[in-house]
Amino acid sequence: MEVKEKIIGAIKIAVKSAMEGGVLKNSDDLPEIVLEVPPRKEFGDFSTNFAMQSAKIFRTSPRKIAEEIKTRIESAAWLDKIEIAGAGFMNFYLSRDVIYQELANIYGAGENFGQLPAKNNQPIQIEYVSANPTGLLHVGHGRGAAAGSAIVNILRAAGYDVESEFYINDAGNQMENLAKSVNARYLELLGKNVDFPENGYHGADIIDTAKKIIERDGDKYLGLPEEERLKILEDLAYADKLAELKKDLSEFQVEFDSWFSERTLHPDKVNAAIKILRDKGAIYEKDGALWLNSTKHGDEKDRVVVRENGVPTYLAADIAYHKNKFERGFGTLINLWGADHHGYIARVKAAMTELGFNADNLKILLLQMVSLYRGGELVKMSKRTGESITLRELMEEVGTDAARYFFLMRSIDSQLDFDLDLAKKQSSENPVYYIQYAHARICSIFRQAAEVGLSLGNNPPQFELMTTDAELDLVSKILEYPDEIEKAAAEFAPQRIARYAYDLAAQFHSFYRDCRILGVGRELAHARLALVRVTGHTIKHSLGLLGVSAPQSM
RNA sequence: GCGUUCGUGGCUCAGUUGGAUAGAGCAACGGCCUUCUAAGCCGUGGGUCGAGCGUUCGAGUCGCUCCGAACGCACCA
Repeated sequence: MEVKEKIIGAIKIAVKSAMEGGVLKNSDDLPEIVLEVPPRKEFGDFSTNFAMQSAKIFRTSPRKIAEEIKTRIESAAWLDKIEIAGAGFMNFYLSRDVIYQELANIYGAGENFGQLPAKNNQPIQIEYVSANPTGLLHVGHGRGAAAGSAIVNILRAAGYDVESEFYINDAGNQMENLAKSVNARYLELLGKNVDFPENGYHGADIIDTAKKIIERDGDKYLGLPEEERLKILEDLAYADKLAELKKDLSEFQVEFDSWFSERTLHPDKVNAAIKILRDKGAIYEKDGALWLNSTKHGDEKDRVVVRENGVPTYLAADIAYHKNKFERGFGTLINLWGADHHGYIARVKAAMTELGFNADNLKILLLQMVSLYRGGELVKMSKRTGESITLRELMEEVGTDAARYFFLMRSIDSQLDFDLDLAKKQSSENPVYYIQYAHARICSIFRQAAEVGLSLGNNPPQFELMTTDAELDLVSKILEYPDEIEKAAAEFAPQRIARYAYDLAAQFHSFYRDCRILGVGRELAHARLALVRVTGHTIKHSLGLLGVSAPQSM
């Protein structure tokens, strides 16, 4: 926000002038000036602890420093007053005109409010979900999908250049397993007696896949030799599973810019990466296998990259994959992994360091586990399939909006207790309905206004007519939005936006109680209607970052 | 045993590079609909921030120790 820059600029000039005047000791190592919105509104619109932070450098008491800064800027027109409080906080009270001007700017920006200027950063890539194409997505993937897509949206709103990617684990044992499982179901459905593979996938979705194949192609693969049939069924099952993944994700408001197949890394890119590491001495041979010297970079033990039988491990492919990602020119790579993969971080980073990349540019976000509760009881995983409720079932039960909001309302590194009953409730107890209701109410106001011939038209609203707390509190909540996006982006923290949307809705509901829009004077009604419009845009935008819809009516 | 994350009112959780009297929702209790959706609003009660020590002008936030929970510790992915 411009005002913030204005205040920070003024403080800088004041400090400089105080130093030049010999009032403050000269220094070029001053702390950054951070403005925050104070915890209570009696403390003004913005405050800074700069005087406290810099007390040591200036060797002066914080209050004295604050006084010196204050006297040098307090006459500025955009400022109402500055107060020094507590141990040396400086509280800035903006002139109302500035607030009205900010509001007018936001009003002018229309639906673009919330899109921050481009940062012109080196592109960031974020990889998430990356589930095996061997079954349906479950709720754990759902949390990852919600978090990843929200983080992408937030980073883009903050002005970063971001690309999202899904890494398809379509090579290795699990694909053979998929083929064997579908094969068994295929034969079973065609009346053959077969033993189900030992580590096969027991889910009902495997039967569905086999059924689809029979529906389309009949029993034409029955007579083929086992080997050949497995190969064909693997391809068919893979295509089906991948299509299912894409369908579920799309329904869950998740779209990827690119889908990267692990198969494209085998064998050339994997071998090339191994060769480089070998040449650099980071990989050695022991017991017939090839090992990565990851202990050197803090891992607990060295890791096998190529097995005794000559087959590369998952790690080998992952090294080749991350090498490829770095080589594509991304400045930052973000991986969103389930917390159960945390042991993997050290080895991948070790390999990247050995390959000459800066491992700090690979940020791995860990997502904690989800527990579902229904009727106050933990919903247990199925014993036979070892799987929890699928994402598809969850969407059917509670709806996409509620599912996404509930996944996003907690910080990603906090375990999530998902209350299915609460998510289903269509009442104010349910935060997502509470927020959506605020938006629906706003749309309703516009419908009502139109009926009495009131609309925004082209005349600029006279915002200065709004002087009550209910109005000004709502305005200041809206003014916080860009900052909130900035912070949510910097911290990869969608829950900040979830909370912000809730707080904004609450502020609006209070305003709605205190301030009528229809039936007040024409100019005041116009100004309030404009504020309502801005509020509606902001709620819609913040819900949009979360991938939650903003209904016109409820 | 080692590692990662977490431990904040009865429950689920926020808490902005360490800052001003620790905040919400749910649950409990009491009010508010002849006027723009009561799917709402207003109010009350409830917390030694797991325990201890340390760093600091100042610690829920940083460090160490301990206790507790989840997850992980494969030549599986």
